[in-house]
Amino acid sequence: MIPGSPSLRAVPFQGHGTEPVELLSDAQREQLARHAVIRTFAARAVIYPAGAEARSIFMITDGVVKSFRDLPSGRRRIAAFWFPRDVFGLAESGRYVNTVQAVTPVRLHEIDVASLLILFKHAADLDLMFLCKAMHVLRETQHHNIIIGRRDAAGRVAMFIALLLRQGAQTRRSMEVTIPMTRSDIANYLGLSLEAVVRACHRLERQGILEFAGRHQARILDRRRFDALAASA
Amino acid sequence: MIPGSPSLRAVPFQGHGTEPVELLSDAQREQLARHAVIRTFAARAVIYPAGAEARSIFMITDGVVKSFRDLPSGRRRIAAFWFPRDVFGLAESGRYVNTVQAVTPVRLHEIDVASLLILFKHAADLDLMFLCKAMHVLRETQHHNIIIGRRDAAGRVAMFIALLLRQGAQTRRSMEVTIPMTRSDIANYLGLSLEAVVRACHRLERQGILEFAGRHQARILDRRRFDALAASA
DNA sequence: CGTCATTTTGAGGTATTTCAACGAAGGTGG
DNA sequence: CCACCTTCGTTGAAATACCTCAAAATGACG
Repeated sequence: MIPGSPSLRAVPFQGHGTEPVELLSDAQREQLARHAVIRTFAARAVIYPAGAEARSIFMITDGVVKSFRDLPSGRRRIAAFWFPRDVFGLAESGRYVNTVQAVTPVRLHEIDVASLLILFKHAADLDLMFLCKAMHVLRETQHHNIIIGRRDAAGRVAMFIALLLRQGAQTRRSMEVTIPMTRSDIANYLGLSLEAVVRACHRLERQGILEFAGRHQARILDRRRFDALAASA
Repeated sequence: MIPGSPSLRAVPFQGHGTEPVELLSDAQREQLARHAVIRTFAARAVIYPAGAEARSIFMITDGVVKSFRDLPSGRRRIAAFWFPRDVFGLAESGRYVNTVQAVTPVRLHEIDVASLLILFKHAADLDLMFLCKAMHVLRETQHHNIIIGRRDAAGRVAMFIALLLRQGAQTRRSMEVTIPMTRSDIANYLGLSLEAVVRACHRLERQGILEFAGRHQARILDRRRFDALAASA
């Protein structure tokens, strides 16, 4: 696989594995790269604002972004965090409905929709790969539904940490988790108040389930109880 | 359009309209119909159980189904209700993760995945139509997230009624809403207890916002206040 | 027309939200 | 390199709203 080239990770249609794999062939990757421009953003930079004309889709190479929407009540709901190998900007039609903002420094591929549609016509199965990815995203969004359906803040936070654990490809199987986003971001993703997130973190720490080293690093101490708590209940 | 033929409703990629339209051409419809078998289910019948091998996808012609999952805690979370022109069963890979059950008598087209993949190779743009539909479903799932993110039960119920209003193509613009599912189903979809749903309905009625005629029929009395409440806040 | 699942209603417990004020951290400019 | 300033995080106390449990009523269905 060519380093730094476009990448899409998801569970494919055929085959019975449940593990996400790289969807794109080297040929597809190359075709996409030809039509893509590489861009970088500083942390906090806005990739695009809600309401802007949806001209492009984006594939993350490095970094984390958040996709959110400010509600009339003043609340902010984060719909998703996107990580490397994720694609975003495709969900909306005509205009973006969410604002997407960099959480960390970000490097990504930008492809305009017109080019993508042309690519779909010429590159066999490329659109099928995107359909796979869309289904993958759909599953994650449904999982998000289950998370915020929980009543207990500690359980929601635990499921969120578990989500980050699954993300960290390199940190996989480790007990160490890097938390790139702020407590406030977490609150907006979990549908909790900032204070509730803080207190939930403290409770998890007091119970000896995990410990925090600063605000962006956590370590699981009791894997059994952590998993029990994070089990979608 | 051929009556009773496969149908997919969603917002297309190109064009700037926000209104869902029929995606399939008559030719595509015909191709799909050739590979599909029409099936009917009685209310409460299980279309497929969670864990079953995912062999087919389904396109609803008539009726309503619910897609749900029972959590370890004993709670049941309904991920989605599917209505005519919706497709389901595509989201999962290898095995279905949700159980799908008929809420009302249902008529649908069943297409096995292998045939669908072959169709994708031969019918240009058909997979693009499914990608559109997937994105449409994704948007609805994100909307579901916003609904259950609300704290007030009455607001959630109002948004749910609004969702049903958008569904009812024939009843559109009307103040009458048919509620095919039970209060319990609504509770499981909204992440509330059954009692909370009941009390929320009563509150809406007491406030003169809407009135119920039996359990499956509602009528909006004060459109302004209803819309204000249902505005995603 | 009887049986059973579903719905309704009441009362109390509990978790989170809100409000407010303080403390810490990170970023910026002098 | 330090000071300032803005943002983010932390902690406490009270209020709200939902959940749970229990029992009665309604409606669906055979």
